[in-house]
Order: sequence, then structure tokens, then C-alpha cells
Amino acid sequence: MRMSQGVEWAVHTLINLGCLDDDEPVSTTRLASGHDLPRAYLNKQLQQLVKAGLLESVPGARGGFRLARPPEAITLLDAVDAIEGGGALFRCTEIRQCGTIGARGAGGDFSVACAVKSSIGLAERMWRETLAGQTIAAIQAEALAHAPGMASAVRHAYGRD
Amino acid sequence: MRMSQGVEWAVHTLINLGCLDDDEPVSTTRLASGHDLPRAYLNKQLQQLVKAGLLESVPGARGGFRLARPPEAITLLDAVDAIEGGGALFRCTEIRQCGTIGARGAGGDFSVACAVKSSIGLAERMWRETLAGQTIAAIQAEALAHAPGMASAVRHAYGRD
DNA sequence: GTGCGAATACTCGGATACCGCGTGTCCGAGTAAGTGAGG
DNA sequence: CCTCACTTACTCGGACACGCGGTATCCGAGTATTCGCAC
Repeated sequence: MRMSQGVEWAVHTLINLGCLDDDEPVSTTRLASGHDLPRAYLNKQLQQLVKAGLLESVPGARGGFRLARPPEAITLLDAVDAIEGGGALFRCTEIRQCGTIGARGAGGDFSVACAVKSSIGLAERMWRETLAGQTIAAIQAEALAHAPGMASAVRHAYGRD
Repeated sequence: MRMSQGVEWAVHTLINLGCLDDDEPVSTTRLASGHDLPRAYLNKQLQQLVKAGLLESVPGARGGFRLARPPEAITLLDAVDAIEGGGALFRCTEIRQCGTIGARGAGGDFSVACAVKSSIGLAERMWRETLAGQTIAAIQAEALAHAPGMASAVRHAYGRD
């Protein structure tokens, strides 16, 4: 159960795009060279962010990607779900109803959710709520607090000079 | 990022073993047929629980597995880590330091943890804490509340008749 | 009847295949900019 | 000088390989039971 590496790329890219003050799109080439990432593969991840409605893509020459919403309106959960697909971490297969135990214990009420599913689901809800409570804007502010030069570095790397 | 199916098997098995009132080991064959699971593969998962110190294994004829600790002393986190390996969900590769942005932003303080890492790490800590706060005994009690016959079904399936 | 040894049946444990998903790459469709000729 | 069509260069988007980890299985090492035989 390891998180896809694309999540880290996606979040940093969203933060960087949030550092710009115009709406000009930034090409995959510039976004990739900004953090030494494989251009083609990063493009694949960006396409998923577009599908999720976090980015807008501009095709053709001088095209690229820009934020579809202000950074304050994009949460970590949005980014994680966009890359990972949004499915639940734990998927209950109801084995409690199978086999000799499930058959014999049929006197129980199977309409009530499985206790194992509920317990792990609670932890998963905490995880998702904590992700949903943090916006790209907030993370960007935290990063800028310890590296104030980042904003100008981003603007330079993205051709805003 | 999907959780291994073995986690569900492991937790249900731990709960079932907690329903017994003696210390006789239960063989993989009985544990598997209790929920219609593939015997050989379940055995692999049980071995991981042994390595993690949650189960004790008894070799030879009439051998099997039994709880190494009382159900009150086994948490969901113990089970998940035993099956999944215990590594972090998100692994930061420090791409913030790479590429034109990382190089130019070198004025920043890289000794401070990456803001992205911290943010996702916070969510991950919530996940792990919630898992650690739930014991096998508690889940078992919840399950028995809605299916009181389960305990006797388990004892029957495991040859305690 | 009793004790002992071999045969037996059963169990865990690690070594061995299979498959799907994450990872990485490539090429085609489409668009804006640049260029040069004609009016 | 202005307009316009063509060429060019660049970009996104989806289709195409590769490798690793989860999934599933099998066989060997080891032990308690059981059976048979000698005493």
C-alpha cells in the first residue's frame, strides 16, 4: 500500500502554479524541468488533474496548463483523489458471510455494516478529512515561510522574467 | 493505492481466535474453511502475523496458530502494519530541491521539513492514530453485539465441540 | 497386558509461478506564431 | 505598407512497452498420533 509518486509531483506543481499572478498557461516542458521530472510521465499525471477539474489545459503552440480554481479552493484530497483514482483504501469483501462461520452465524444481522469495515473506515475517514482540511494555498504559505525566494524562482523557471 | 486483501483476512482471523477460551492452536485448514479462503495464501499472511509477534505458531501434527497476546493488547494498526509492512503511505523524494526551481530557490532553508511532506504526513498520522486506538477486542465486541451467535459458530468451526 | 519402534498423517515454512497496476516512453492531432509574396 | 496564405515549431492527448509487488500455489522439514510386534 504505497502512494503513487505522482502525488508529490502533482502537489508541487499545483503549488508552483499558484505562485504565478497571471493566467498564461505553462507547458509540461517547463513544469518538468522545474523539478527535474520526466516530461512525458508528468504530462500523464497532469492530464488526470485536468480530468479531475483542478487544471485547465490549453492545446497548441504556447499552450500548457493553468489552475482551474484559485489555490484556496483546491485541497490535498482533491489532488490525491485525482492521481489515485478516489477509491477507498480498504475494500470489504464480506468474508464474514462466507465459509462455515458465516453460514452458521447466519442468525446475526448482516444488514448492519461489518465491524471490521466500520473500524478501518473510521481511520480512513480521518485520513480523508485531514487531507480535505488542507488547501494548496495553505501549504504554499507554509513553504514560502521558510523559503521566501521560491516564488521568484518559480516565476523565473516558468518564463516570467 | 489499494490495501492488501490480506488485511481483512488477518483481522477477521484475529477476532475469531479471540473468541476461543483455551490456548489450543488452530490449523490453517480450519481458519481458511471458516471464511472460504485459499488455505495456502492465508498461511502466508499468518506467517507475517507471526513475524510481527501477533500470533504464535505450533509446528507439527495438531499444530496451528494461536494469539500471542490477549485481544485487548492487539490494535488494528498492529495488524495493518504486519500485513502491509509498516512503511509510510507517502514517501517524499525531495523534488523541491531538484531542477531549476530547487537550484534557484537554494536560499531557502532545506533543513526544515518539506511542507508537502508535513501536510500529507499529518493526515497519515491521523490514520495511524485512529487505527492504533481500536483493539481487536473492541471490534470483536462490536461484531458480537449484532451477531451473538458468532462466538459459538467460531468455536464449532474450529473444532471446539 | 505392556513397552517400544516404525509407519503414518497432518502441520507449518519457505521457494516457486502468475498477473495487474504503477512507471516510463513514444508518436500523432491540433494550434499559434513566424515568414514571405502579392496587392 | 498592409493582407493573407503557407510553412514551421511547439504543445497536449492518447496509445504503446517494462518492471515490481500483490496474488496464488506447491512441496519439503518436522512432529504427534497410531499401529504392530516383541516380550
